[in-house]
Amino acid sequence: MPHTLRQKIADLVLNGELKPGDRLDELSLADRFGVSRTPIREAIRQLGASGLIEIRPRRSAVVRSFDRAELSEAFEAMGEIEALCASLAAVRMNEAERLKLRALMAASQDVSARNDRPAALEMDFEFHGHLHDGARNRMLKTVAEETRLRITPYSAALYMMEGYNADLQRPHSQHAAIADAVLAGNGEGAARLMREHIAQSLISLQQFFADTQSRSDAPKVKGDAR
Amino acid sequence: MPHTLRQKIADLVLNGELKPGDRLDELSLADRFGVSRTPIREAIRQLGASGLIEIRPRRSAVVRSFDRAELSEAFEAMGEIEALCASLAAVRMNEAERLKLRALMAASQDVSARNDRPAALEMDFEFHGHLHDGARNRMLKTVAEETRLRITPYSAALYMMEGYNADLQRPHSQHAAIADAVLAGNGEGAARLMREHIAQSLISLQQFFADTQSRSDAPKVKGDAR
DNA sequence: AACATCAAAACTGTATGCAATTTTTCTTTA
DNA sequence: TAAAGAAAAATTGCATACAGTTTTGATGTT
Repeated sequence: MPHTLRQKIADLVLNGELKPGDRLDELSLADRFGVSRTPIREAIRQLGASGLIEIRPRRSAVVRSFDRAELSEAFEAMGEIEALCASLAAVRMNEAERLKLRALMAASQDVSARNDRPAALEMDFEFHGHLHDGARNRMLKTVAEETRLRITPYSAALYMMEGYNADLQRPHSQHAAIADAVLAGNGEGAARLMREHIAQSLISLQQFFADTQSRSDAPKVKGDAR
Repeated sequence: MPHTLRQKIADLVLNGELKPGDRLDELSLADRFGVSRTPIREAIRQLGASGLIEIRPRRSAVVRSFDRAELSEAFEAMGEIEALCASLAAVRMNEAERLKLRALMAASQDVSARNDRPAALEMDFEFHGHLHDGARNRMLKTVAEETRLRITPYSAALYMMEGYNADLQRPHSQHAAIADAVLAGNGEGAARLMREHIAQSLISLQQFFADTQSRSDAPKVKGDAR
């Protein structure tokens, strides 16, 4: 995997080094990655089109930020898209994929028992990604991953906040319930559980914001002047 | 609306001047729009990220093309997304939007009666766009329009092919049925009718391909060496 | 006529320079 | 001390140049 420049810059956002609202200075990034501004600019434009960052004419690009309403809309949309993936995966996944899903859940159980947050975040990605694949629809997979990507700066913060969302068991057990429905071929059930899971995530995120409003390590919210 | 360079290049694709598989030569585009290659490249990268064109390292970017399977997957995904928009719009549109929907349908009736194909294509965009707005979810709207954009080179060809899809009345009456359900606040019905409408469009498109396989004015299909 | 080979032309990827705009810093004034 | 304004610094947008790769086209061979 020859990490592209685009991926390297995206990673700065996804691993939280750059938070929503932070500026992306072309020259700094160019120096950092040992290239000129030209390829940096091209990568930034691509990330702008994919919705992870915001391009503002004549001004620095910034990591995209959502206000409360936008965040809730994003989760509503993601909930429906993920629910669709889950219901299709329940019907379309082959034996090998079902086997891998089981293995994934076992690993997830282990990780959440150990309270390993970075690993849990990774498992979350893998779980949803596996359902995206299982739905057997490349356009849907693209759409699902784009949507997921856009809110990652917010949802990842939830996982990584030590002490918050103290119960790593809860998201895991929700995943497990979804996996059971998928493995049982119960598309309707999987979709319903997925909607609830995503809705639950939004609620946790909103509480997180309410609790950490004045802290400096929380992702910024649009219009949040500090 | 100061048509951006990105929009100008997208228009070449959307109005059919560039068809799926066609190359986007940077220098030609630069000359055509009176700029240097730099801003052309940036626009091309953005269109690549949004999925309208395909970026190939060290080779010219090309207008994205779908093979049969991809096309069918894209329509399945679009059907579900549009159905979701329709069902939300049925519940969420306000009086002004409902009024405008009625006006839109009247104009559409008129246009399809006159067999005005370019206008009918325009109406199609407006109809779906209005439902995207009515769903009151900006992320969903973004997702819906991106998905729609990607297959436009194919669906637009259907509308524009003089003689084909001879009955402009059919898509219109499907739109009308959806609009009725939306106006009646019947989300379930609107969603079901929308799924059928999109599925119908795919069938027409597939017939179109079967019929025009050896013609030169048809959009190219991936692997379609000519 | 079809195919392979190779040189020329065309094209992409990246660096660099400069003008125009934005941002920051410094100075002045109330 | 705070606000306003001006000068300086930093930053973006675009053009251009050049190296390296791909594509095209010519030539020769089977």
